[in-house]
Amino acid sequence: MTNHAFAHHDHDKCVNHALSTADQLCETRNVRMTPTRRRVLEILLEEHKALGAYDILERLRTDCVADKPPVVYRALNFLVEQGFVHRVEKLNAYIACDQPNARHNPIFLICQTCHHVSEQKSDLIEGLAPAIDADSGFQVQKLVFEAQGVCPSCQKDA
Amino acid sequence: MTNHAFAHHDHDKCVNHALSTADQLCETRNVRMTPTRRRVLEILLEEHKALGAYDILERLRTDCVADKPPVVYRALNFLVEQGFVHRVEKLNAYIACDQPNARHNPIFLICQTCHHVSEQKSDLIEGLAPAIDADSGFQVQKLVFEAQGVCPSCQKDA
DNA sequence: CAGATATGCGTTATGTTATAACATGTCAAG
DNA sequence: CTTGACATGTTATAACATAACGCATATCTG
Repeated sequence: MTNHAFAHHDHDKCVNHALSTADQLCETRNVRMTPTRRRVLEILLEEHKALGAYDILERLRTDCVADKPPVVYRALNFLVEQGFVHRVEKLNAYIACDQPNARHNPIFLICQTCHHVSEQKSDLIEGLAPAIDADSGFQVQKLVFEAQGVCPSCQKDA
Repeated sequence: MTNHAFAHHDHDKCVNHALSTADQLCETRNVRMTPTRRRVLEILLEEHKALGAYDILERLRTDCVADKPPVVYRALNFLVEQGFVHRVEKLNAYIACDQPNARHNPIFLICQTCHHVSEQKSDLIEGLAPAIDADSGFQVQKLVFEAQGVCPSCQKDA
């Protein structure tokens, strides 16, 4: 498992890098990174946390961009399909992906205190889909793995 | 991992057994198994699949039991707290637990074709919470693990 | 047993998340 | 330069969930 869970980083750089990576991937894949889609991704990258669809909608509103629910849901569906954004099931929320290059099964660590969500990787999980298939014959297409608890920082504060 | 995924079983027996187990556990724990709570559990056991809160509500309605949303949500919250029912996050739905005796982290295999949900156990998962804690310092309180895909039976039909 | 306290229930109203359906616009390929 | 595919804009509504308040019932305690 990687260990960047609750560490700091250069945020501007991270946003711009992720945006241009997404642009490139769209070109490669022959799909369109439209202004609305890009703006939604940018919002998620800037916030760097899990946002509800209606939170995003509100930010679009201040941009004077179209502000009806289907607008944001369509953009989110696209971004999730392309792997640029993940949906956090436990929160009914969306979060920009750390590593949009590689298709992977994310693990989310959701802090109940500060509401931060950290994306983790684990080889253990990547091996699990085949294991389930081998054992029970169930053909896994998508894994959801989310842990709720208290992050290191909030444990200290307590 | 256990292997009863999509097998048959004696359903009446399974319902009655689960209900009386729940009754006993409530007595032991000094909490109340009220008629509404018991009826909701019974509905979930009988259906033996994941039901939305409003599906349950509808069944209560035909019983001439109170039929407002808070009634069913309160019952579900109780049943989930006691471990008699699990919430399936991916589906916003609820399903009766196979093994209400033992507190555990369930894995759900959700078939996209027939919509059956199968509860699995895995030692792998039980060991994961401590592993996450050891690795990243994140203190896990609840794990959500759900796999979407195609069950063996639906693979054959395809 | 009376009164106090805690727990659960019934109901109204509303909040939150998500999609169906259909009309309009845009762009690139033939 | 038009046709077809993809994307957007909008209305309306579906689906999921909870806040808040008053009443009922159970249990505890003196």
